[in-house]
Amino acid sequence: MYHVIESRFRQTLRELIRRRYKADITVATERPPRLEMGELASPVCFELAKRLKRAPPQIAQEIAGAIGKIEGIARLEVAGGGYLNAFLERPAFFSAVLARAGKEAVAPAPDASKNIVEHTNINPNKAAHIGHLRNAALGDSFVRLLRHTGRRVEVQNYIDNTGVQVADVVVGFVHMERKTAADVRALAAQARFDYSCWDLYARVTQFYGEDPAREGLRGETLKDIEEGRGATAEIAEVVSTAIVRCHLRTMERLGVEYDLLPRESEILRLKFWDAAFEQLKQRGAIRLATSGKNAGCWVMEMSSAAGAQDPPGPDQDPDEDVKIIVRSNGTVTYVGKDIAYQLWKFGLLGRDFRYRRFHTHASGHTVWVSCADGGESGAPAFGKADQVYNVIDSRQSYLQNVVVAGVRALGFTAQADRSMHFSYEVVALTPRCAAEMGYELSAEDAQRSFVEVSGRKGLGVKADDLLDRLEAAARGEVDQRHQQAPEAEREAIAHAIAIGALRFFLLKYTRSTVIAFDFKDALSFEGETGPYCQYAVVRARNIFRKLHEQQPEFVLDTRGVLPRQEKIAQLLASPAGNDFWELALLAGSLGTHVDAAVGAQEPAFIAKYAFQLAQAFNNFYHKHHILSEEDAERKTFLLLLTSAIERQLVRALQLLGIEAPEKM
RNA sequence: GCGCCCGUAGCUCAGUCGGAUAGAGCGUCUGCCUUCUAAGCAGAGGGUCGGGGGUUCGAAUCCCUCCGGGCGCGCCA
Repeated sequence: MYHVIESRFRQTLRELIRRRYKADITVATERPPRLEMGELASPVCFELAKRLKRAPPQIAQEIAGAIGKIEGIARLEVAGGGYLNAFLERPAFFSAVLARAGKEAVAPAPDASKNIVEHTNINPNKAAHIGHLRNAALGDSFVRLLRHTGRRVEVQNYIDNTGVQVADVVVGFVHMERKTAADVRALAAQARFDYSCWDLYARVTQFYGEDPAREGLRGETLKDIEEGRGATAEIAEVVSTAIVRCHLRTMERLGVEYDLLPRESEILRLKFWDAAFEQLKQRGAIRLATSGKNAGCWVMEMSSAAGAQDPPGPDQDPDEDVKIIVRSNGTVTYVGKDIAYQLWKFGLLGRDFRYRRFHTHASGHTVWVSCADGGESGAPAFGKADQVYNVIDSRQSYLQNVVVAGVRALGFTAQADRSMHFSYEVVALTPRCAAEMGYELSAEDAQRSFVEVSGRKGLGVKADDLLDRLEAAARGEVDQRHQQAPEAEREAIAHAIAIGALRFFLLKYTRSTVIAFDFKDALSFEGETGPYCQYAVVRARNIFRKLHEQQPEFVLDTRGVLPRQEKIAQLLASPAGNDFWELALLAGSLGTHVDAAVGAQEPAFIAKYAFQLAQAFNNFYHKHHILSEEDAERKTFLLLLTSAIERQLVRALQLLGIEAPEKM
């Protein structure tokens, strides 16, 4: 609601300035620091003053006089040496908020642009850990935000089922454990197979460390897997598929769903790389190095591909600033395969996967997986996106740049511009937490503010362990408060709280912040947390539940039968009604925050908003006892306000993937 | 060496296009449960926005420089 008025204000100002002063200015707007200065302001006259060489207040005065009526804005005022401050029509805003609060996302138009969001992407060789949870939480919330704004979105979770990490675990099963394919198949059917692989993976790292010659096993194994040969490939397939199922189950616990699992095995088998290689060669995007250290490799020039102005000088080593795409032995690097995959996402490769059903989420939604031949009918039209977001941690930004440079070098400039690396910093552990996990810290590590998670070393907090701990902690709190509630209900509440705490914790930090994980912070249910926000919703609902118990016939009519418009205007009028007005304003600002979050690709903005709204409501809840309100019109007004806040808060939490329980 | 990110209250972090008096949580201290649930509320205390220079009517925000920290830069992924 607020953003509608804001953009109307901007546009009107811009047009007036263009007409009257023949200047084309992007109009900035902001929230004034205090409510007495209005709800919306623009400092545009300061900018205009420079161009016109006149005093800002004078221009502001002129504009305020000439602008005329703007829908939703009651009046304009000039203040603070040249600001244009707008005062909104409070009752109109309030009724608009009542009418629209909590509305479902707009359904995407059939011709709406299509977005692909790739996230999660966990190597299928071990259990998911806390770092993977950040990736999935960010990706999933961003998907929710995009859908909320009416975009078509396809969620892909790329499975590197033929990579070294899977090969390492296969080495463990074959060469350390001496297992056959049938043995591994039996193990994979057991519970927590991802946990046993987690341990095995760490032991394989030690196994290599004890005798460097053993690393040769990795290469052989990898080759067998890539070429789909014998028991090795079978074991890799069994392991990776079983672990992908574990990952889906883990992510389902926090409400994360996918549309498609594209796998590296199909990228190989369906020769995606060959198609990309042809294009790259034809367009001269890569060249065969004939001399120097890269002799025999196909390389991509990074400086020219990235569109750098200055070509490499004569004194510059031609081997520098290139990226090897095809090794001298003819095998393609990971980046090469990624370029092919990126081209496919945009429908530029000229090839497609086959698809079959892989899993059905609890919601009934089907997850499809790529396959090389056969395939099932009924698959949606995957790929062919207009916009691609790759949710990958910041350590891979160089490689993401190479991929985009490859797309650009093929002449697909528009697609290169629409290839977004949704980058974020990793989750590390505080030294205290690492020690708590049984990890021996070096003196150096103990001094640091955080310690890197390492799957290879087996150092990390496993996602399911964390979820279990959160649910147990939440359950303890629920049991204290609701001894009479049935078991299943208590469990459901504890689950909702655990997810609320976890997802809020992972999403409240902006992407560029390294999260130093600590159980104490993550298990907190107080202060700036998910449960705090959920609790505000529960409080609001309790008012209505109690009201219904007292007066079963009472129906809150949101169409404004009660109270009278004059009464609403009076209750919202400054200064006495400022508290109510401030709440209505905040409740009506969800759209503004969603726009900002999508624009900045920053779900943290929504976490911040949800907390602010919850906090404002808690404050209001404490100050105004609604059910004991004697003035019937005022009571209804307070109920209407509460209802609007509750719906907007539920909506904001839903964008974060957090559900509010009925009780807490 | 080159590239990217970060440095804001004791701690952990917000601060979106440069805008009016720099905010929140935690922790500390003081109050508030006979009330629509205290997973809460109110109050107190806490700042050289890493240092220095510059641009600007205006800088935590932009530019330069220095200091401190993280990450990347492989015929690994």
